[in-house]
Amino acid sequence: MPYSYPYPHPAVTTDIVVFTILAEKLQILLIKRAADPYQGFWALPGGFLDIDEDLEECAARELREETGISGVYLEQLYTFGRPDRDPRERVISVTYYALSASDQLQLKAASDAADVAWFPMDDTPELAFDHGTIIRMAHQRLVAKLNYSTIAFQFMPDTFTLSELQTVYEILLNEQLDKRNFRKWILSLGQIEETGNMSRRGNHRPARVYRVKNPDKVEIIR
Amino acid sequence: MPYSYPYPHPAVTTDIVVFTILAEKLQILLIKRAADPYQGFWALPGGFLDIDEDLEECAARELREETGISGVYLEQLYTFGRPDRDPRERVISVTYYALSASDQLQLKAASDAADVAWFPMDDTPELAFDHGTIIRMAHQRLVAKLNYSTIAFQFMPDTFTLSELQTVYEILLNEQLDKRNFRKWILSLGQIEETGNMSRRGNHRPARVYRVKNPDKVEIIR
DNA sequence: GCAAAAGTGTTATCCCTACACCCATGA
DNA sequence: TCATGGGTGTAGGGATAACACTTTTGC
Repeated sequence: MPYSYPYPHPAVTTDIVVFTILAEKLQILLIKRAADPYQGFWALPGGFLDIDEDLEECAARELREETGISGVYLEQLYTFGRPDRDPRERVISVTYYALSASDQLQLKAASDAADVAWFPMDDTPELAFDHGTIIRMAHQRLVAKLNYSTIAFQFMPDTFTLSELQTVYEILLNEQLDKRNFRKWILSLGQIEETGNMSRRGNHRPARVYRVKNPDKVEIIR
Repeated sequence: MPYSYPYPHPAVTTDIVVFTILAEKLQILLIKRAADPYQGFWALPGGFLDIDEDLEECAARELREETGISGVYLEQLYTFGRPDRDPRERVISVTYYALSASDQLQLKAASDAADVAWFPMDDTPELAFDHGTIIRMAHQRLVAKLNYSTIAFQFMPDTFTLSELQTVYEILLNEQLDKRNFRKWILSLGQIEETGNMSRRGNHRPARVYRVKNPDKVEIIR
């Protein structure tokens, strides 16, 4: 026990809610716990903060180590610290949420995870710790941000059609949108541009292909 | 050094940005640091988390102990954890912001604070640690919340006139508002009601006095 | 009666919503 | 030629923004 302090210190972890859109559904990434507490339960990826790394670095590292995902949009969500939230010791969890385009997912199962899998947001198993509360808050935040930011673009691949983009919005908002109004609105934001290419998949008229002008930045709109 | 762990643990603190409106200005509460590091600098009230208390409890306690303020609106803001943000040891700060009606301020100077004072938001001294960043983020959040919540009511005393309420909005938004439009809008929210009394201060027509229907809850509007 | 803030409606503009048909392609 | 999704404009309604005068009080 080589690390000693005059006053008790809590442990600090990060946990990450990773969203993507797969099979026309909003899905989140969970890891089956290999060890106690909550052995066999599904939980968010995450882990203990290294003493010299920044909080967001920690989230990115844990995500990479436990799931193989990197280079995704990452934003701090909230910090959870109820004294009884972990039976082992006092743990403060700084939570993040991440959005990933479904075309760049490359999962792996890592040492401390018996299994890694995507679950539809509306059909998740019972989760370890207070992770159920965390995913609900992350979902709320994501949906709220649709209204005043370009966060939805983080789900898109490098290039996409307007119909594909509209489908993403429809899944996130859980409602059908009018095609003409959606196109007028999304183009009026000035955040996407035509690539000049056409997408010719399916037995129908080819669709114009767009890209996000500034794909690494989430813009505030309105 | 009786508290030992197999891995290094950071310290966890809470820091609180307290806003009020005084002298027709948005002001924040700062404490002059009595000890190193940053001795003599102004800083946010805050301090170390007790091992068995909830995060928000810690913020409320530190606020009460260091400034005498209690019973105010308190909301978690963001968690700051740059490895170099405190020269003593690794410190993770879970920050909160608080809003206080100016009529219920009762300040005190406590043991570890040489001085406590209000500063106009637009005229703050150089702050200790990364507290300058924290107050800027808190201010942004406060202004953003004006648009979709009733958070501004937290600045009001139990009863108030519509002109007083309008002045608060004008100070927070830093712009003049049209009186008729403001009144139509604020009444249409259905969140305030007439007390039946009149305010007769000044050589002019008495004003109707209102109260917030649900003063302890910040409602989401729109 | 005068200064000072309270109180009150209407109109124009903009934005959002609703809505239906033709086009280009592959099979 | 048929099935499939791509692509386009306009009109009505609701919300927001602009704007000025009368009322009530204290001195």
